[in-house]
Amino acid sequence: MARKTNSEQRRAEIVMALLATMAGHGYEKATIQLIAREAGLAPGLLHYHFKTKAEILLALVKTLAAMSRQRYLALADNAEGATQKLAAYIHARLGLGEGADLKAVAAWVVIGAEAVRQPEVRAVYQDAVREEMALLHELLSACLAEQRKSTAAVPALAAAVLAMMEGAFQLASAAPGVLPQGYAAQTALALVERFIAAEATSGLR
Amino acid sequence: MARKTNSEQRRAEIVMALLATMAGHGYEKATIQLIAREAGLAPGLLHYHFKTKAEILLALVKTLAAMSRQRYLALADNAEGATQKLAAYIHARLGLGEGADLKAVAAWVVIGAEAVRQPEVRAVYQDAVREEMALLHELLSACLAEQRKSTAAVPALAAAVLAMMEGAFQLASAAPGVLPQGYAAQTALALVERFIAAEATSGLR
Amino acid sequence: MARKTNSEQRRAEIVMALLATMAGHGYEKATIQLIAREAGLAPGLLHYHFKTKAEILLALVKTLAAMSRQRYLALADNAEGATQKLAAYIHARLGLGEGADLKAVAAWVVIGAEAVRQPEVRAVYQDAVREEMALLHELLSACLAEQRKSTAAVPALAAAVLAMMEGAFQLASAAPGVLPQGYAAQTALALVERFIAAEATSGLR
Amino acid sequence: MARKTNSEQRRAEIVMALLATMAGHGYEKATIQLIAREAGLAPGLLHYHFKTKAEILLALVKTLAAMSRQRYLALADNAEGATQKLAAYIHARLGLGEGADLKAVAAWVVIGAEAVRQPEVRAVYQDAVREEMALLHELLSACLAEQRKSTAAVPALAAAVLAMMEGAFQLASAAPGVLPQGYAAQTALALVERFIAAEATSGLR
DNA sequence: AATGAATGAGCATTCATTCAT
DNA sequence: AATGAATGAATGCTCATTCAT
Repeated sequence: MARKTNSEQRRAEIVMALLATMAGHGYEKATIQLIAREAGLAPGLLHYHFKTKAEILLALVKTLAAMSRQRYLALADNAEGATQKLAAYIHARLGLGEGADLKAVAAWVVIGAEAVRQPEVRAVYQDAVREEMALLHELLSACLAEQRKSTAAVPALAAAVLAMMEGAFQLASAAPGVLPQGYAAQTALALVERFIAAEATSGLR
Repeated sequence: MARKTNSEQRRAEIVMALLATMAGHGYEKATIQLIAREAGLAPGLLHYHFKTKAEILLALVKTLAAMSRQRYLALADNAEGATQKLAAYIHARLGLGEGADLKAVAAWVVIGAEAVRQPEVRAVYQDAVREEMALLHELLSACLAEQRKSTAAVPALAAAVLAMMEGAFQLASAAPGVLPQGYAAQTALALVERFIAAEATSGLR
Repeated sequence: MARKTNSEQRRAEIVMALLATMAGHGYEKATIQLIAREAGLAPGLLHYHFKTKAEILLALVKTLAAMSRQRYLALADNAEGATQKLAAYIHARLGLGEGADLKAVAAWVVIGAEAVRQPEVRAVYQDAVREEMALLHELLSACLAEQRKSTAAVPALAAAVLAMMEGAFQLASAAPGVLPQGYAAQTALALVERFIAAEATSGLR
Repeated sequence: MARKTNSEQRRAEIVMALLATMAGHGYEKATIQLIAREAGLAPGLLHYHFKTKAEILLALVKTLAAMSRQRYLALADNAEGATQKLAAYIHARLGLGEGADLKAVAAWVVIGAEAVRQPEVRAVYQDAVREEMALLHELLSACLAEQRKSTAAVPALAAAVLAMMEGAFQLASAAPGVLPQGYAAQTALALVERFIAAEATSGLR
């Protein structure tokens, strides 16, 4: 049997090394040398598996989006009903704290800033945002429908929840310790629940 | 005999040129050459007025914080009562759209990412966050007190509102057009108002 | 698979290129570009093998000290008796004239001036001076002991001889042709011999 | 009466400021800004009084040579006989220790290194060396003549003494504390005296 | 004479990318 | 696949010199 290539494995290692390096150094200062050291690989090897540094970044954005998705799916499995599913989602996103996550969150913040200037990063970042919006849309619509409320406010509400999440990542990374611990998930949930509770009942009959 | 100093004027020009450049290029790619061109100055002059590029960035963070403060104060003047003051605050922060502001918002997002890795930037960024938190704390406490509600949730609520604001900046800069237009201020206000309305009345009698 | 490292070889080449460049341009004007051209290497490569230019200078100081040591050892091999050993030492240091040596001497003078202001250079320069002093101390003590003379004057005498050597380097580099040719080794030896001859006999019996 | 220009005074201040700055920073790092600050003058003023920085250096070399000359003349006044005059000379050069002198000595060492690469500095440095040699020649010849000794060795002896002086400056500046304190003047004198004592009597009758 | 802002060439250093092995 | 040396363009920063006031 032919020797299996380990390219996929290597690519994943490199992407995770960028994640770790970027969390502490930002994107520009995450040099190929630094990433290679983090990954325990020779610098030249990175360009064997990826044509450019930017390509590694794009792969990382997709990986982070996928990781985020996985986390929700894992928690959503045990959730029943629309409200519980929404809670699972918010906890998946905002119930942070574990080691690897802190780095992922910091990297995500850095990616957000790169998206401001790099069209290619912006494109995949926006894909991730759209996907998130679609998911939130679905979850919130289900919640409102469950309570026979109007779904008119869903787009704005979804946007507000997404903003709260992104902002929480930003503040957790750049101003750690300034905000109260563990406020995020609970408060976000409370805000949404009270908003929904106060929403007018649906015109449908 | 001597020569009148124009340093303050020049420093301000340079800081605004960094703002404009950073909004489109990020911090690292906002080179001294680019900033100088934007300001219409010789590159060397930037280092005559600022020791390092990082120093210009710190000055910018302080300038943006001051600009933000001013904007709230201008709007708050016409506001009466705690609820109107809170609305004025949220509109000052999230009622964006005008030209200069878009750049300031993008620059702020980039600064947030730099704060992740540069301790000195982080320090001034955190000062700005703390100041914002204190202001929000005061505004929310007044709102709740006005309606004789418990103020126990104020810290978490303030953090959530701040996160929503930072996240809105992020999304507006990195994913323009993906989110509904003008959702931010109104939705944020609605979320807070409904949250407060549903809050338990204060134990005080 | 891997690639054989040639770092040691390259580092040595770079150090010798600094030596040659510094002899004619001084340290500050010995730019990385100039050194690279002298070595026939790309400028960037110098920073691949040395972190900073100052680091190349430190390596050069150590190299020159080692070269000096070697030269004495080669000459001392044929010397018999303390007096001949001392003569071998002084000739090793002051019997200059050959091509490579002129450059080494000029570089050493430049290094001496850099030691005035760069603490790290000063440290290694002082190490070299101490080593030289220890060697001179030993040689002079042996000479005096051989002739049953007091060794009380050895420290001052060693210092004077060392100063004469350093000064001869200085004058040979900065005022070539002003001083008589080939005076140095012979006169230094004569001064020391007559000093010893006139020294009081040791109190030991 | 017309207002007297203070140019000469200013020029002297600037030269002394270069002396002080160079002692601690070397020549290249003694920037116009730094020298101006040391002198308490505006940077632009330096180029009003001197066309280039190199011109200040040349003036300094001449000033130091003149200072050195003055010091000998002051001490020589009280000296009687050739031997005492020689002792006065050596003490004038090597009897260091006072504050201003340490800086002058360090600056002289730096100048010696600059003379290696700057032809114009080398020229005035060599003038100073020649003048010193002539003086030493005269003093040593007188000493030998006084004792009816051959003066054949004078050139080599003068060169050796000059080298010892320059080397003592170098070592005092770049390796302070490594050599015994106050060895220089005494040992130099002793070496010369014993050399002369052992010299053959003059063929003259 | 004096000031201090302005200029621009030159420097050490960084770094993505390439390439011979 | 893998290594690590090599390249060279780009960057922040320095600094002698100039100049308007």
